[in-house]
Amino acid sequence: MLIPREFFARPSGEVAPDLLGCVLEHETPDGLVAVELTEVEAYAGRSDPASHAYRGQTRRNAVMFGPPGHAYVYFTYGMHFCVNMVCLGEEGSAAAVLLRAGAIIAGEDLARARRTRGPVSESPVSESPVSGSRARNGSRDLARGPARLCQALGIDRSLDGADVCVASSPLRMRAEAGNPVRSPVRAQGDDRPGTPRRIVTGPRVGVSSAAEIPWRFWYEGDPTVSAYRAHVPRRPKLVTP
DNA sequence: ATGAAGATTGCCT
DNA sequence: GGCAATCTTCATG
Repeated sequence: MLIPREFFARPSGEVAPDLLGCVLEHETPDGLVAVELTEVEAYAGRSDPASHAYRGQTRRNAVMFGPPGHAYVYFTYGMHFCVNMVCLGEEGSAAAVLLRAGAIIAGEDLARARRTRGPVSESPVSESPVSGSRARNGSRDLARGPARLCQALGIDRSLDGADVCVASSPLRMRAEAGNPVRSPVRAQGDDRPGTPRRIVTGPRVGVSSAAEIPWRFWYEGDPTVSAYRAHVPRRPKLVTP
């Protein structure tokens, strides 16, 4: 079933762990790709120094200041897209949850094709992708990391503001039938089938401020969860006279 | 107008 | 583990 909008009308710190196990799907003329979320991060909005909304509304983050249940998609590092779910709909709150990783559960071939072609633009030079190491490790790396997840799903700027709570949208969030919030658990590691997967928390990845707040949530031991990296400032452009 | 930094990734040593 | 790629956005002059 489709996730109801009320699900997102809560603080992002509550929505985030509940999103684990939910399924994000994107339908395009090329086909459908669906990802079960395994790692997310909460951002509080105006009060959160690490949030894009910290310094108020701008053109880029405008969607975060709108109603919940919509996708906030942004472009970064000149080549990557990342997608968030907008939470609280209150004026000026701008809370959101960054979708950091997931497991492909439908459309794996299409996802792999998108991941093999390159970050943003394709390179028509090489005919045989044999030497290309992108996404070579099977399905594990296809949506492991926020930019990879977007690439596998084919999410770009055109989906900024997309409503994920309506069936007519190409981008939708759903849970399995029978449970409005949690999808069926899968056996994993030493967990017995039917045993809920353990959710653990830790510091958010790559943020330069408020990194100490444990607003990252993921399934313990899940191989699709991205590796933790602390924020590292890049050295300024060097000019030689 | 200009520039610095970025919720990242992949390739290099 | 380090660093380049690549360009948009936002803040400042």
